[in-house]
Amino acid sequence: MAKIVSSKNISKKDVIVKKAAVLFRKKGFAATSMRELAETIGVEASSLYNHIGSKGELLQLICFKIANDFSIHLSEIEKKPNSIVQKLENIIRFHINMMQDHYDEVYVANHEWRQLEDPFISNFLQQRKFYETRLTELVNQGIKKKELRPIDSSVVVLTILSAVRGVEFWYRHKKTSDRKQLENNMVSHLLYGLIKI
Amino acid sequence: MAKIVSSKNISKKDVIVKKAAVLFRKKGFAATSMRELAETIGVEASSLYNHIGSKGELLQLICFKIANDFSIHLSEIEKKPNSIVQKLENIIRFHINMMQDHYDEVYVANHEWRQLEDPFISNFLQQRKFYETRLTELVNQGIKKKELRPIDSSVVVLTILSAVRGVEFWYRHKKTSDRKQLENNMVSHLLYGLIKI
DNA sequence: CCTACCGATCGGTAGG
DNA sequence: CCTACCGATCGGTAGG
Repeated sequence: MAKIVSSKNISKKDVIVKKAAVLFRKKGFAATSMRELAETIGVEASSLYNHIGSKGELLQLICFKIANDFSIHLSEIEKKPNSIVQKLENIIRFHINMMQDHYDEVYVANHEWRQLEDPFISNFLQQRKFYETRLTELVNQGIKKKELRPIDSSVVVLTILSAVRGVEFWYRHKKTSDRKQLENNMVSHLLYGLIKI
Repeated sequence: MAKIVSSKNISKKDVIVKKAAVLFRKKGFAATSMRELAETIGVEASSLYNHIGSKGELLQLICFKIANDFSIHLSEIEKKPNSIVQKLENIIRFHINMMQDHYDEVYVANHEWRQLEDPFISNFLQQRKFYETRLTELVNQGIKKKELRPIDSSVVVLTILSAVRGVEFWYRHKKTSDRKQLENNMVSHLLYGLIKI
């Protein structure tokens, strides 16, 4: 028997989770049926349960994978010796790129986390809250070091995180436009503002 | 017979729509059952249908009321003789205030419009697209008049509309903080930026 | 406004 | 991986 050699080590479960992310984004978690998901994969609904435990597990896998990716990136940024402005710019660019490269998964984590079940939803909110707290601390440092204008740091974090989420609307009607241009313009607006002085 | 005199002219249908907005925000449209909605009102599910035609009609009423409010406000702004910066500031403040004063309805219009049915969803997207186009035109005027920095106007509109949507997160963990403070700080960030110069 | 009920669809299981 | 099927729940209607 030849050894199985595969450059892409993608399990059936990975395929199911990926297809679930696409459907959950398009229709929402509650409005997506397991029969629908099974059909896009080409099996009967009951067969899905050989690979996953429940519909809810699919949502958990998607939401916590994304939350973890953001947390790891922030940890790396925090260690660097860069200025606060450089760190914030790096974080903004990471959010925009995550949105572009993992559109379905980030969208689902942003919109469908409320459908998580009881221990998971509070865990998810706790992780998000912790992430926001670390960002707020970065902004406070920047204000203290006179790098940033003295705007309420909670509002700054809210504005930045909300703005980068908006990238999800971009490809809906501007498929042709350059993704790097979107990134650079949004960074410019969020850091330097809109008004000419 | 005495004439019925009522200072609040609120019909049963209005009550149903309002309670539906609260539930649709909390749980999502698809995950909210008509039995649940009926229970919060204190009737049986079947009784709802004496006042409304269908579950989908509730979502339509919520989404199009909000879309209409924003459209009317923008029309008023466009007529004024103010500077572009003043107009944009006014629009940003209106969005923030709508989010604060009609939290459930704006949230539902922002998140659950995808659950609208066929003629309504395209109508809704058309109205939103038109609204964004008018905003983009305002920004282009501002750039031409040298009031604004030359950032891609589509990105500016995307950043602003996304940022103000973030107000929905505010009251989740900052119930005590002053709403006017949130408004002023976000306006300051979006217009003048974050970096100290 | 209620009781009673409809067909459809749901997530998930048994058994092979 | 399938067939066959379960109980639960859904949006909505009939009739009073």
